Amino acid sequence: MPKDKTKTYQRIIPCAKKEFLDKGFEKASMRTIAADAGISAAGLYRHFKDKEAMFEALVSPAVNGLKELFLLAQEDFNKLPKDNKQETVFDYSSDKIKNFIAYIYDHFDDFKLLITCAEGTVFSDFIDSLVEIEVKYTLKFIESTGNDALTSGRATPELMHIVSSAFFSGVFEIVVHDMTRESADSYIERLRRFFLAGWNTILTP
Amino acid sequence: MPKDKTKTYQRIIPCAKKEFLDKGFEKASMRTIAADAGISAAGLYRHFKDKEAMFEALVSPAVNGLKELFLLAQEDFNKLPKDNKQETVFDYSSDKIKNFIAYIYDHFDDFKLLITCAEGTVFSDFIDSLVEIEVKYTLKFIESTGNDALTSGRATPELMHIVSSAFFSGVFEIVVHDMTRESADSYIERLRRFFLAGWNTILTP
Amino acid sequence: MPKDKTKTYQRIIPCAKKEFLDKGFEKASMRTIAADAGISAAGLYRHFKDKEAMFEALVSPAVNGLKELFLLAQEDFNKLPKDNKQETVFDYSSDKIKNFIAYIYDHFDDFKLLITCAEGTVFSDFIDSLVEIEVKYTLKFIESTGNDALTSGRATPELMHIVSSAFFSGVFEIVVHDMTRESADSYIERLRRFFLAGWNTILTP
Amino acid sequence: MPKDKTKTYQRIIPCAKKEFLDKGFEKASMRTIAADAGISAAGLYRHFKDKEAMFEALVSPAVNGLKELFLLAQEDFNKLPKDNKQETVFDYSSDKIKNFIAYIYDHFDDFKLLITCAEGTVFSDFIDSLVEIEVKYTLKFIESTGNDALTSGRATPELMHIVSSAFFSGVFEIVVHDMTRESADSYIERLRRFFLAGWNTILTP
DNA sequence: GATGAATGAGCCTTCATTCAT
DNA sequence: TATGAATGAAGGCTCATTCAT
Repeated sequence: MPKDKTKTYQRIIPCAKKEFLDKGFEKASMRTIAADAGISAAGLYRHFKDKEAMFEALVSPAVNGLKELFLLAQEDFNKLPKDNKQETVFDYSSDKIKNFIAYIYDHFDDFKLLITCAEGTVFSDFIDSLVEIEVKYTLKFIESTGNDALTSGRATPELMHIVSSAFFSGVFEIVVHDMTRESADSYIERLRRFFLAGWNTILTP
Repeated sequence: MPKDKTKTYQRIIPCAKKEFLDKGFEKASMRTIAADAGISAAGLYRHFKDKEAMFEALVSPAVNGLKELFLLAQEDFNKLPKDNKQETVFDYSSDKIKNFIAYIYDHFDDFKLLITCAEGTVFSDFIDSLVEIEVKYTLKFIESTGNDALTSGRATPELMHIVSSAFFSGVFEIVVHDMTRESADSYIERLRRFFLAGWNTILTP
Repeated sequence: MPKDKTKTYQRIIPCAKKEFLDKGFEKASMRTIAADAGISAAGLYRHFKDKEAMFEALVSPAVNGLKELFLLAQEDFNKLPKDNKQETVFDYSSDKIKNFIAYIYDHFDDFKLLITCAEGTVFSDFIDSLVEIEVKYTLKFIESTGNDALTSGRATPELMHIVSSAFFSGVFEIVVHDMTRESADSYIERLRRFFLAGWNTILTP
Repeated sequence: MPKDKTKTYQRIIPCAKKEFLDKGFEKASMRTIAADAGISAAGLYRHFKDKEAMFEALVSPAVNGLKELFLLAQEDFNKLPKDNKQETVFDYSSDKIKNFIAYIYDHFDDFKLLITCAEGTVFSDFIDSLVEIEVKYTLKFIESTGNDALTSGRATPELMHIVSSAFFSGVFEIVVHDMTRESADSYIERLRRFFLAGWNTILTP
């Protein structure tokens, strides 16, 4: 199962992307992909173990890359001395979010696939997996700063989950709606401030 | 195609709900629904033109009801004299949102179906359709108040779309996660404040 | 899933038999059966849950009938007072074996299918299942007569299994080789005497 | 197509045996064999024309060896002066049968393959081919001794076929059931006596 | 000797739907 | 109203085999 080199493999990739994008994972047809790539359906299986593996090949580099980026940033942020945590929570730190968006634009098609066509695959809960990471680190962060949001009941894991989920959904709208990079920068900045203000309603008594 | 009270029809409805909830629209099986309802698969077609029509029968009352409620509220809100618009934007007006949530809980199962099982149907963009309404009215509202958010570039239709989308996604998490009514009230209130604060970053210079 | 009546069903049966007979269970093709029967492949599944169920429909009446006959005969034989058990062991009692053979000829095709084409189905161990019944009852019989074959080591379950297996294989050769009923009667009688003599080498010290 | 001692060839053989033993001829996978042997599927075809040829390479030495042994023994036996044929028929001569069993144990795996995994190959009738040889020589033998079994109708080629078939099935149960050499000796001796007695019911008026 | 690639035929099964009854 | 029967299309996938390199 070669990951590259083959001309055929290179030809399959865009055909697979197209088909998954058109129909979503479940309704995408291996036969159609094969036909588009000019090979037999069986030929596909020389390059990918099965349909899911094919989808994975398309999106997992982007998924892993983004997750790694995200995790590292969270870790870095958490290591800062308390006083340097100028921004309330990580995701709303301007620097970090810019890297995040940049990564998305570097793999735009992959994220389009991931966000809009992954139902039926292990990736269907991608956003949720980001949310979980975020919530985990945010809880840590709140505790470490001694903020009373949790003890006072202003914040609960569930609310944080909802808010985080809303935020990431918001972010990935740039993908859903094919925003240009330029527009995205400006909108994301607004979104950032928006959620920052929101978080302050939670974090400040 | 009788939409009415046939005993059979009444028996089909819950079976269909169950199947769609279990498997989602596309993977739901007409045969299974029929079997559960104690009739033949063909019998289903006396009551519903096709699978999609069946799904529609389940969710469209709730969809229409909520949209109507939403639209009327927006209209009402817009008719207020400028000075009485105490809240920044409709959705974050405490009263209105309470009605909205109440309606959801009055048709909880239907919204569960709509939110989690509609991929592949015309209803898959339900949240988006709410968002569009909201954006339309919010634009009107901003213009009518003379706020400079739009002219200054702090707000654009696209940002508003993103934010609104995030908000409604947040709201419908109560359905996705089967929150109790009680929990929901508290979380929604937090969410409301959260977004209210966010909107203020847009609406105030 | 109607077991009869339908004209189509009646048309499928011989086509299925033919295909299974030609190619054996595993290589038999549902498509071919359907085509022969003049219906679509999908149509088959209206009448049989799956390929295995189809095979079962063909052979299980015969299987059950023969097993029942066999079991009842064994039970009857076992109930006889010791002194009336003139023959050494059941299978070699002339009466019983004749019924057995008669039953086979009454369902000759079914047993042909069963013996020659059942690899890959639950029926692949049909002969073995007869052997097991036989061995069980023969053990009982030997014990009940006080014969010392077992205690002396002249007979062991394993030898009995081998011998019994050889016997039934011998019997079903009439099916494998399409013997006429007439020939079979004579051959089976010889076989019977043959094994009777053999058993005597085991049962008499 | 080198039949010889290539290292690769030597590596393939046990892998092929394993796969055929596990799944039977038809369900065995060339790919799996190749993978086990550490080569590509295509590589197999340097060494064997096709799947069947591969199977043949595994079993035909044993098959030929046993057949040769068997034929020679039959010939030898037939050359004896009438009076020296102390045993009724060949197979039940203690000496010969011991050689036969010894040969089987010297190539146990090969016979396991042959007996339990040959469906779908030309070897599926291996036992039958032994039976045919046996019947041919037994007929010769009976005629040469002037025994009236044939003319009286007590023996016919078909009965002899059945009986012989039953016998060999019995013999090869030692392979099917993985009997130890020790157990086999004792069971085969019993089986021999069993069939000897049986034959006497045919050969003696 | 060996391989990666490719193939074509085939597998069983499921589906929503239609239609005569 | 309801149904049993039937359908065509499609589904993903596996297989032994071939062939250029």
